[in-house]
Amino acid sequence: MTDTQMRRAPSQKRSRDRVDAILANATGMIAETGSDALRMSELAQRTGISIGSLYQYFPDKSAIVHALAERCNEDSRACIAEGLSTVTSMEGLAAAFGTLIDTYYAIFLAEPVIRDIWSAVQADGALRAMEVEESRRNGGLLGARLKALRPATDPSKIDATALLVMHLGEATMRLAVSVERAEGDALVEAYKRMAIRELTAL
Amino acid sequence: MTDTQMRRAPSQKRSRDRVDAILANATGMIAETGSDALRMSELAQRTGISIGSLYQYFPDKSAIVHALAERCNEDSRACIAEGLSTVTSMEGLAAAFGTLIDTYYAIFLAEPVIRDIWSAVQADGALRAMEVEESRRNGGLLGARLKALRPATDPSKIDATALLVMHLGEATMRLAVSVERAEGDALVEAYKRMAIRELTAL
DNA sequence: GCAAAATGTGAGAAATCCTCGTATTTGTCA
DNA sequence: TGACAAATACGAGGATTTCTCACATTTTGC
Repeated sequence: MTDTQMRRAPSQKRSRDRVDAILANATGMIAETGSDALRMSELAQRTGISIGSLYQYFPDKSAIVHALAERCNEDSRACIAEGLSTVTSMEGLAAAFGTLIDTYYAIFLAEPVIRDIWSAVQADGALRAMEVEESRRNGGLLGARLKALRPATDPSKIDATALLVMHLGEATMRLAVSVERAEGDALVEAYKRMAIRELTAL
Repeated sequence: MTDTQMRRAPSQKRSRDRVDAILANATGMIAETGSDALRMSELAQRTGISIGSLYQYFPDKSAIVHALAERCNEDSRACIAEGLSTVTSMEGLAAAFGTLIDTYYAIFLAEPVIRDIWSAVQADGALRAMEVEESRRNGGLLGARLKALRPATDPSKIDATALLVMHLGEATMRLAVSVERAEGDALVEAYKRMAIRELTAL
């Protein structure tokens, strides 16, 4: 939730509460009716503010979707950073990575709205680059660990692999929650095998 | 280009030509200004027909995007089917798969509009399922080969792996063409390694 | 050559995003 | 406290875009 996407930095407490309420209601609407059905007028109405006020906090619809996605990203980044923080060996990294994916998958299953928020991001031309940016950040976290564990390996190869593995992790999650549960579980397992094999082969 | 997405099956030659012209112009517009800028009125104007005629051939904007994506899918399916058709061993499959990815990547690089068409698909709530359907079809092609080569392996495991590998192949392509060329090349190479290792391990 | 079917047309209805001029609330200072 | 300024709230309506529909034109079958 950077400043740039806020039209006006909320200085009063009421303002901050309103921003939170707006985002909470936006999340609720997306969860209920899908990202395509997010209407600015309805969002204002639900939040109990006027359409004009809504646009004082967010310059446009993109900014709201961006804020929602950024929240998800912050959570996942924290989760990844924490999961990898104690790793000191390649075996440890493999185990931590597996746990990480399981945790991430559990979150996706528990909060399907996350996938809908990502749909909203992809539906918005101005936000599509977010996905790559996020993969890059997550890949950076993984790549840093890998470089420490494999100082002899070409760093650019590590970067490419880390980026790819994290990006495909996201793709796997979205596919897995789009199919029936048992199949999704199998897909996640297959991804874990594949990714860990690739990482340990570095 | 199934019947269902056409409002009216074109029975006269002129109609068929018009449908082709509409799709060609839609492709051109997406290539020039991106999928978000595809305007029905401009598409009609470019094609030299009225907005009403446009809607006689396609029930809505989704149908046009669907038709464009379906064309891409047909091409890639044919490419995959042909690439895998002569495979008789696991080594042969690995080689064919590598070639397939290289070919696919070359096509993506040569015709960036393909990625923009996929953006249009993802921007359209009614079409998002296309991506999974396409991965499923492509996974089916790969899975069939794998089952023939690995009769002893659990077929459901093969299905999951094949679906995942093809889905992640699509994801890799889109990521690769979103970054600078050298990095994209490295990502595709990493994906090929990873996928082939997974397939041969089955 | 004529009637019926198919196709073509574009004004405008409907939906939606967002702006902007005005009204209200809050903060500040004599 | 009262009064002025700054911040915040409001919502009618401008602008854009998708898609419909009643009517005009062209093609086909006989």
